Amino acid sequence: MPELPEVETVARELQQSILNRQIRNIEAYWAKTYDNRTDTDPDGQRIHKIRRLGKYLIFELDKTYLVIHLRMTGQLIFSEHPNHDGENGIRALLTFYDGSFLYFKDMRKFGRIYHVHNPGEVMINVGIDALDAALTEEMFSGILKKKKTNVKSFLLDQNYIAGLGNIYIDESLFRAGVHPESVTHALKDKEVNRLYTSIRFILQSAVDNMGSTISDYRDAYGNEGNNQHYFNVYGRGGLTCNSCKTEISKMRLAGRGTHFCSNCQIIFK
DNA sequence: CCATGTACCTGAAGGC
DNA sequence: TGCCTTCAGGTACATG
Repeated sequence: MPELPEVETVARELQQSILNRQIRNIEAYWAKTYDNRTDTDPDGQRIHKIRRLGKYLIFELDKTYLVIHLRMTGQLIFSEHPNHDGENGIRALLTFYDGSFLYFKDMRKFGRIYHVHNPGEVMINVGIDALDAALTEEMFSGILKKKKTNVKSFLLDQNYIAGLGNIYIDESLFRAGVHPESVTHALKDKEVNRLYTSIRFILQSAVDNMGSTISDYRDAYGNEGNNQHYFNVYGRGGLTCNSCKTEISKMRLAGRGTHFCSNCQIIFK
């Protein structure tokens, strides 16, 4: 599911719902889901702050941290009272002393909740967040032009710019008019500028629309996002381009289904 | 350094 | 109706 806009939506909602609640315990129903890298559980600690970096959520506790990655199908659902009876795919349950719950549902079991002394233990080489105000166009250009790879792979690599995934990369490249196979260091300043502003626009719009629900994504209250109604290329292979009526292409690039308009998006090599 | 493949998992969808 | 293959919002790791 979740790329930056979905994780940001969940982070904002949890900021409202679970801040300052005290953890009673955490139970894992799928052992790999909860990876405790300390010698104690977080029982008794309060959640002081919730942050997001890229696609990671970070809960700051009294002494330690919970670092959460939803991967493909992870959902973090808050409820004042247990109401998950009979629901499939619940892998972990965080219970608070006041009786409320946060449960982690994850059909494909790729998601992780890490309990660590320091987030850096599990967040290795995560680059600057794609919506960080400190990421200026100049910085973006500098990072991009050092690389010599196709721009899709570059944007997928969380070590450089963190938060973009398959959907929003395809949408950003379409908006920028840049072909996904373009080579990073071959992009001119004009295209770098268009890509930079497109990424910001696409991500911010998706945040405003509470993220995109293709199948699994739900926010912290179990609701679907609204942004999936505004895609121009993702999931539209074989349909006509909203801008020029050319048939949208779909190819495999960097191991991912990649959607683009061969007429609107120019290749730079 | 870069590209590609595999592994981790489950379920939905399409072809025959 | 089955069975088989492919695909899916991600990432780590291995191999040329």
